[in-house]
Amino acid sequence: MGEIDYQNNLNRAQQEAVFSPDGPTLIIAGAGSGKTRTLVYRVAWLVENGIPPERILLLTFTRKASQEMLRRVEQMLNRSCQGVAGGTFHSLAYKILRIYGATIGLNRPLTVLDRKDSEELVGKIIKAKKWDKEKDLPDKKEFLELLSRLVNRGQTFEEGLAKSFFENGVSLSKLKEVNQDYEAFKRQHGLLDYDDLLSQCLHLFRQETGVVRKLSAFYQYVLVDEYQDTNLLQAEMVRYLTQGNIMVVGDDSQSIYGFRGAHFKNILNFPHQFPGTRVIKLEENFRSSQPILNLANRMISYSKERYSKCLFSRFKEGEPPCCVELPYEESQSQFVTRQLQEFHNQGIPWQEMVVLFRAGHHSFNLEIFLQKEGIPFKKYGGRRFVEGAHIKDFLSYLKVAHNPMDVLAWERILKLLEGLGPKRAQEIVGQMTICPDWVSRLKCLSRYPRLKSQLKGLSSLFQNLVDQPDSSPTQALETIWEYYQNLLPGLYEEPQRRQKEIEEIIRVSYNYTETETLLGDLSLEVYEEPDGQEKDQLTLSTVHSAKGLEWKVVFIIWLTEGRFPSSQSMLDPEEMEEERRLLYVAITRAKERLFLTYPQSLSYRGGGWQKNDLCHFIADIPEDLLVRQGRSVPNHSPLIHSSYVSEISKEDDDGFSKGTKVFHPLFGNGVIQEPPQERKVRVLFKRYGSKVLHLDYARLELG
DNA sequence: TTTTATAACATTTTT
DNA sequence: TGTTATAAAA
Ligand SMILES: Nc1ncnc2c1ncn2[C@@H]1O[C@H](COP(=O)(O)OP(=O)(O)OP(=O)(O)O)[C@@H](O)[C@H]1O
Repeated sequence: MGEIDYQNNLNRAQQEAVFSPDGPTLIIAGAGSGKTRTLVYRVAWLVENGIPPERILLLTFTRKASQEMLRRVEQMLNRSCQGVAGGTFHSLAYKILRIYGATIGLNRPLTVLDRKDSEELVGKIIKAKKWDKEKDLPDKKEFLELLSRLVNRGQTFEEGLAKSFFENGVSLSKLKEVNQDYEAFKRQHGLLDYDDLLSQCLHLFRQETGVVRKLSAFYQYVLVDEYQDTNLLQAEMVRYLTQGNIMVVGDDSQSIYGFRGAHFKNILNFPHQFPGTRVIKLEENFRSSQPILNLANRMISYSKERYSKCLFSRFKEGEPPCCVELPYEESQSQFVTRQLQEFHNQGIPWQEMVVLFRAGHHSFNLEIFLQKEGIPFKKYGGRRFVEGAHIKDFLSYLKVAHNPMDVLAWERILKLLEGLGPKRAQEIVGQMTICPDWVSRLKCLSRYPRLKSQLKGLSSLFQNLVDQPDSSPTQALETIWEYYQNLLPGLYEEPQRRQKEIEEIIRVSYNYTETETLLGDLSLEVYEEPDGQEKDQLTLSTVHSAKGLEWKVVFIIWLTEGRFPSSQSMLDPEEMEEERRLLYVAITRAKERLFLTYPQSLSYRGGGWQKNDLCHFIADIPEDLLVRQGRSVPNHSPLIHSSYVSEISKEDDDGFSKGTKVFHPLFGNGVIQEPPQERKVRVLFKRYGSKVLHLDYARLELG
């Protein structure tokens, strides 16, 4: 077994943490202070001292994070640590509920609803109410957001909602009614949404002390990373899961998941919940240069909250961070692209650089520029490919085969057939749920003569699937694909891309022997969309998805009031504080170089065209901490100039006059039919016919 | 009455 | 880009 060199790889405080005696330990420390590394060494140390890996529970924010940590442990120990139970709270809860759920009435199969599934269900419930559409009920999205916030804080509607909410005309009774139906439907059909995973798991813990005893005795050591982003339910879960050897790690100034009920007070409360907690602070920063930390420290010091620490770097030297104002979004994209290329030419690989932004769609324009320049990139955050309609369709067949009572999946696949809408789908599914077995279900399908040929195809698909009950998930998916591939081209645009994504799902399924596990993981873990075999890639990411990671060079784009911070946070001071912490997280991802950029151009906002203002978190930062560059940057003047010229023509028709050839990334080549009116332009595409596009959303280029 | 085609519109963050 | 409100068609 390889000897681990603790002395040279950890400073004194870290060593103190790694060699902690049994009992509760809290490591609270700033960004880049080596918290994660400490946790990795702690796990290695435990295993080295003879603790069986499977009796260690490592809870992280994503499965990727825990896999990466365990990979490092394995490397250090030169042995496999497959046994360590690693993953997210949600995936752990799902595992526990599948084993013990029956004791609280949750019988298998248990299906996990992802966000889209939940939305669909709530949508159906609201529609079934047939209420006049007054404005006394939030739409399904807002409803679920609200509900999630409440559940994760352990609050009721009355407790959690401010008076003003109801004064705005929202009907409390309707909220409750929808919620009741939602809950009832889920329980009846064995469905669990994300929040249920936590709350039902807790319900189990509270009720079944035997289960708790068993689990907590089994997990000798429990470690939790990013504890500042846990909520009350998760904190309670931790209390049940451990008998006292618990180590949590986090940073109160990096708490960025308030919308999920997380609160940084949680980590500050930890010592109260576990009396006798050893508190260890790490003050030395190993990641960023001092100038970058100076900016981060100053920015967060303007906050109303007083966070617990200040960071000092061991790297004193470094380039100061730079704030670049650019005239238009295009200029911003061009600046970033150009700057990236420059660094790359200096020998910095793409994978050492990242572009960060507040919301997934903020990078659309940049993506076009990168594509044009042939810069390979991978995007994290924003829309996930498993939420695409075609993937949901495809998996619905598997869901039905696995759980014929999955009403939502049934309806989905029936609605794909021509001549079959929501109404009749619901009717057929109603029949289906009373059928006791597949024979009667298939017979039932053949009872609709008007849709005979279509339903016959579907029914023979299920015949095939049910005939081979022992087949692997992959085999089942391949059978389904044979059926679905005939449907796909008629359903959506871009069938080639969608086909690739489906093939990726099939590839993922190779690793699974159980359908239930496959489906669970697909809802609970982030799967990346397929891409070329490019190894060295630039990263584009939302700040949230960049948590815990680091790069040599960091760009943060769209630092304007309304985007970052998001306009939706402006009403609530607490949310605005979270935006500040979010920017703190973004800044502290950088090791050596940091660029903050924003386009000054007009944005459509609040019913009118407005000039962009620089994000107010950094507007007041003095020049010696953050160097300003205007649009007359000498190094890049030719660039700025060219985009400036093309933008000036934007005043009249943006260059999109009638007859102009244009290119759209989705629709390909086309010709302008009608020049822009109110930012909208009609284009005749060669392959897709006539379309009206919005210049601010459509990625239309002069071709 | 139900389904499909079309136009309009809005886009935070994640398990 | 994907959803949703509205109109046309089956
Ligand atoms: N004792 C050390 N000596 C040298 N480098 C270290 C040491 N500890 C950590 N590092 C390095 O510092 C960087 C940041 O460490 P790590 O990711 O563990 O910090 P963190 O506190 O978890 O950060 P964050 O709060 O952003 O998640 C990593 O590159 C890590 O390898």
